[in-house]
Amino acid sequence: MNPKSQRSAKTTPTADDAGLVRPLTTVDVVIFTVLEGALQVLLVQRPQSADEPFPGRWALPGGYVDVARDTTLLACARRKLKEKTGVTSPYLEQLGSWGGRDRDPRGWSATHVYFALVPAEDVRLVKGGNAADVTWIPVDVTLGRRDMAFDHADLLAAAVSRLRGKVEYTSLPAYLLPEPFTLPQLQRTYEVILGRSVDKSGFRTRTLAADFLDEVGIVEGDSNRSAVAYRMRDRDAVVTFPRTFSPRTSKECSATS
Amino acid sequence: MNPKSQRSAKTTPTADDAGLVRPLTTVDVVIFTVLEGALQVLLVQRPQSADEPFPGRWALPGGYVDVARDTTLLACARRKLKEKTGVTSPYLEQLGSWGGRDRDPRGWSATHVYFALVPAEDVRLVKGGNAADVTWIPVDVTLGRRDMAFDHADLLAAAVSRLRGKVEYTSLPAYLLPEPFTLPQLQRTYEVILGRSVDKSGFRTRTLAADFLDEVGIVEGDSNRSAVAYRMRDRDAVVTFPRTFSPRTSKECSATS
DNA sequence: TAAATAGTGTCTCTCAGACATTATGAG
DNA sequence: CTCATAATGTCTGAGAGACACTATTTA
Repeated sequence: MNPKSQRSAKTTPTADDAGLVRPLTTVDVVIFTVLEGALQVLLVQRPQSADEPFPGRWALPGGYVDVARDTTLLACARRKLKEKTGVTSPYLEQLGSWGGRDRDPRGWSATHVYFALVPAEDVRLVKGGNAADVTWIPVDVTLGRRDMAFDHADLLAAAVSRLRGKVEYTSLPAYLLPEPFTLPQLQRTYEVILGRSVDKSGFRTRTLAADFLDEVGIVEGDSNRSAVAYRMRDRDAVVTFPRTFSPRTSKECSATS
Repeated sequence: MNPKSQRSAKTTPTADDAGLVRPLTTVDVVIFTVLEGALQVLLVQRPQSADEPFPGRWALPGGYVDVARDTTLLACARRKLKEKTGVTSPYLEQLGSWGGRDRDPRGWSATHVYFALVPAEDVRLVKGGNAADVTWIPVDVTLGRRDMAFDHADLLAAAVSRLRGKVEYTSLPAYLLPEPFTLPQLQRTYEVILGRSVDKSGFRTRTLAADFLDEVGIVEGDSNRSAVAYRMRDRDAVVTFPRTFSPRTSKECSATS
């Protein structure tokens, strides 16, 4: 399908419906994994050419919506994820959208941000079209250095915050492991993301009570003693636990207006 | 400021950056209130003219982003809220974005959806520019009849779902009442939104323990006996309770992929 | 048999849910 | 005095958190 053939009559620039200028529309994807005991995020390096904004800086994978190829925003996010990682059916959730006059030097732009969880083992990194570098970077490192392109440091911070928040009461970390996995492996994934240790007994009780894992045999895990292997019963259903993992101090939380 | 004056050189329609067509960009606002014992949402009637999509149908207030007036998406949402209700500082939170080829007959479009909570007493309904009708409609009514414009029935359903979910463990209903309010009034607001009764003792304990309300005297409420009046200590801080209001059956929850 | 980790059992203390009781103002 | 509702008190069962203990495999 030719991109220029579609409803070209309706896309005049300034005299467009009600005489409005259309903002740029992009999709960015925050792709998480757990690798080497750390929560990591996939970043791409912006091209070095001086015409491009933020040359050489690290950015989230993403780009313009292609109205000829992408039927929906979600499809666009899936396409971009596939292009960079080869992964086709990850956990993929919308984070939100960011838009404004000043976030992109090329003009008023709005980006739709998704976040994905993938097992590191499923990924084969694909170098970008313009020879851009693509790598995993621990989130602790990136959140420290604030030299990312655009407002991507904000987007990443929001994604990490959402992930950490949801991990307290959902089964999300299971999407970061290759199946089958053992309960100790899953527990370690929780601990890596939350940055604190979790009681083993309570973890097992809650996880098994939630009844979203199927036993698939015994596997000689990362230790001396072998462990029971599990697989998610339904990869399309995220489990929400009735309570949080550790109530602790968290009481207030900012927001709004 | 003239809308057509800004960066017109960068807005060529089809040969735009990388030769891509820009999608339409809109913002829609789901404005909730509690009125006459029911959760209600503000809807506007689409103009009757046959050139407009969905003539005469009910829609969420919203419209195109105006790159000349709106510096951010949030500012755009605030503007649209103000235009319809006169309210300037409500609770306002982003719900997400919906975009795709087929959701608007005028072309590939993406909408950024916000939801707002306002006390009914603060609102003076403002008729739209093209004489469109503006009214409160109970959400139970609108969720039943599925004849809304665009995909707005989906957006509304998502907003209601998000609101009901968050009400279980946050102080959001306080934003629906005019200040000062009494605890029984606040409890009734929770009950209206959740559609079930809440234990009075537990409600008071939790609410006061969260320590986000300031006493501001005694008021002769809606009943025989007068009650203590409260005001939110900080309207910019949403309080998250450590636990949900009634654990009940909710265990699983769909999502993803 | 020693070391390491998988997996289970037990105790306690907090707290939500339910329900009963008291307090206060209107008519 | 009666009624309606605000506000507080009491009891109980479920469950999280902490920690001790048992089980199983490798070396």
